Amino acid sequence: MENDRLNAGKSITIYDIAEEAGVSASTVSRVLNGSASVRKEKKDRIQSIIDKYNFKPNALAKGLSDTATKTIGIIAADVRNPYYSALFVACEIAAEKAGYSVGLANSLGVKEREQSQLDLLLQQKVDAIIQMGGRVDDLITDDAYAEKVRSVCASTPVIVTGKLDKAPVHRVVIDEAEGMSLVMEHLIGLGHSKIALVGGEMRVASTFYKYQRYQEKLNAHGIKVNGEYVVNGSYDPESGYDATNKILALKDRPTAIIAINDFAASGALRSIREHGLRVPEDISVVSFDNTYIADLMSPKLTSIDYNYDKYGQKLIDTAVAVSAGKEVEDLQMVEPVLVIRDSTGACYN
Amino acid sequence: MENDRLNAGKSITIYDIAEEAGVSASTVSRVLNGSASVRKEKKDRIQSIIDKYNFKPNALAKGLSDTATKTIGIIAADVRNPYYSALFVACEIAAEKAGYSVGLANSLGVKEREQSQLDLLLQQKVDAIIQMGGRVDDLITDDAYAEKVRSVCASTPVIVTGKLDKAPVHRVVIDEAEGMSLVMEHLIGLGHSKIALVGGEMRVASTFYKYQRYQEKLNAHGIKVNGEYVVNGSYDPESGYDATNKILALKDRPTAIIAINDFAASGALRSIREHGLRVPEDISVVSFDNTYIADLMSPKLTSIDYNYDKYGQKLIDTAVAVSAGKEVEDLQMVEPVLVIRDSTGACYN
DNA sequence: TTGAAAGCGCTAACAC
DNA sequence: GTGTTAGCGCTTTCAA
Repeated sequence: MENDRLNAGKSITIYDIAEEAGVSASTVSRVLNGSASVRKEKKDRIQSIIDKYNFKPNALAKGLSDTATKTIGIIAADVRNPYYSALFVACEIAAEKAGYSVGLANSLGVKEREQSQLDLLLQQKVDAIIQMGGRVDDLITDDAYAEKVRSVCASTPVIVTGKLDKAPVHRVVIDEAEGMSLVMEHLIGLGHSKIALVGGEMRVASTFYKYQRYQEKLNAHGIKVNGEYVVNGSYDPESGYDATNKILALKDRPTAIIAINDFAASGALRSIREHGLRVPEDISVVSFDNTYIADLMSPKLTSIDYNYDKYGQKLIDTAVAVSAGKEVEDLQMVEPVLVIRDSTGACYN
Repeated sequence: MENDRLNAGKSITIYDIAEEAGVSASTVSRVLNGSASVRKEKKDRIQSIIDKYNFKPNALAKGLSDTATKTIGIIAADVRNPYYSALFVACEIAAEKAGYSVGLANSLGVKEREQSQLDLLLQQKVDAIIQMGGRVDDLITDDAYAEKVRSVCASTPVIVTGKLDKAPVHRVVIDEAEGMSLVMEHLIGLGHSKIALVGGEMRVASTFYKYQRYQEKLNAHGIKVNGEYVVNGSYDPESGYDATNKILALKDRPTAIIAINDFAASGALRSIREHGLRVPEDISVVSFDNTYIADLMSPKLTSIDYNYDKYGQKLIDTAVAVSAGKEVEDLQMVEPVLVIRDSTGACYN
């Protein structure tokens, strides 16, 4: 190794502190962790030396001897998506309050990455793993992935934001159907009955559940389901744009559009504008996720919010509790809330 | 501890592998790292046992005995901002390619957090720290912070995306002035001479440099600088909105607006629309950062891009090189590029 | 090529 | 209360 320079910053250890204080390392350890009582006099002396050097114990050594690292690994589908970044930051803050630190890895929709990231977190001996999005979004659990997670669960608790059959994970999930109920009641209450659904894939559980409830609600209100009003696709602006173009080409246009998320909604808005229609006068738009994008759009979007702070808190609470061996419900629900802004209005047709 | 259940998943160690293979732990270590030659026969046998159990060495133990952890800590101002999330993911990908993993901490604009996060990363023995945004954005370096970083630098290389006087850090920064030059040449080339600047704070270095170049360019083109055309504020939509409202209230309205970032630009667009003006027919809008927001807006925004992939790569290359003790230039520049979309057009006034 | 032994920095019995 | 000792799991001399 050619990094002689670096070794200049040779870090100070608990032994250095002990020596200068004229005590043993264990005593220093005790004041560091408050794990046992130390005579006030010594304690103060030791503490002052710790402060003097701004000594921080080596987390690796600590984690190696302890059974816990006070670290929670988070695998997110993609933090560039504001949904995940909002949730991640909420987790980071909640974790910090609980004395934990978090690690982040992005799977970017690549199955292999999810698996290798699980391995990496295992190597790092995180106390728990939170998986947000990715394979756990699948309506039909991928067998190989479930198998992998099962083996991980043997040593480390796993908490997911979706579903994962045949693996002993804890789940903290959004009540998607309830979210759709809120949206439908809102629109129907405004007088809409021609309601379209754009974006999303049915292989994704959250989308499927929304779709189911969408149909249920239409039926419950005696509204005929029009297959042409549902155009699936993906979760990006383009997808919302394309789907909306198709829908606006119908002879019998809907008066309201539900976008699978804020990104798709932005595309829908663009399409609507290009068709010379106004929102919400001619057509209402609602979306899911209530990321800051909803607030950026003109008009500002009515959207389903999940209270990211609470959601993150729940995720962390669960991770902490489970890793401490406590009993926690396998399934916890996050209740969505409808945030009404300027993109929805009464139906005049 | 009540987590008996967890200990069931007692992880397998290098000794277990060694025992089953009938060799010593050192030999297993050697095949694991390819650090020395092991007889083919043994090597294969050991490898197959490793594969069989999908054994992954404990990173804590490894980091403790090694001098490197192959981990890079990243402190970002706020990953919820797409600028940082794009950069972070680019870093993650680049790091992965180099055999490193990254950790992320958000300082959220809180000075104390930045400092405590530095300590945390130090404890975790990361090989290098990359600080993006936060105190390093300050035009005037905060003394206490510089002092802190200086002490960190003694043991761990620090790379920043901004400036930090009096601390031996490496810098990988955007050529802000060049970005502004591109913007100004573009607008002036389109015939604009009444150009406004909205959002941003002068205490932030990147903003200040942009402002300087803005003035230089006006002067160079013989355009009189109109103080009313510069309305500072912050970096969010509201700020862009408020600033633009002020500017559009002027008797002599500008024909082009430069927003400090995409968020501010979104607010500017809203204000312009509310004034019944069209973009780009009545007024052109350009912004900085070219986050995906630029693509979400209607019209899509002309914006300055930094090529996040390359930027992240440079950051990681620097971190890896410096932590290996290699000589690296103290200051590296990232060249911006103008991405022209639909929000800018010729000036007809 | 391979194994034994020491050590990385810290914690946790166990004695005193 | 406090020191001693023995690990935690891995790497790395040093011998053989």
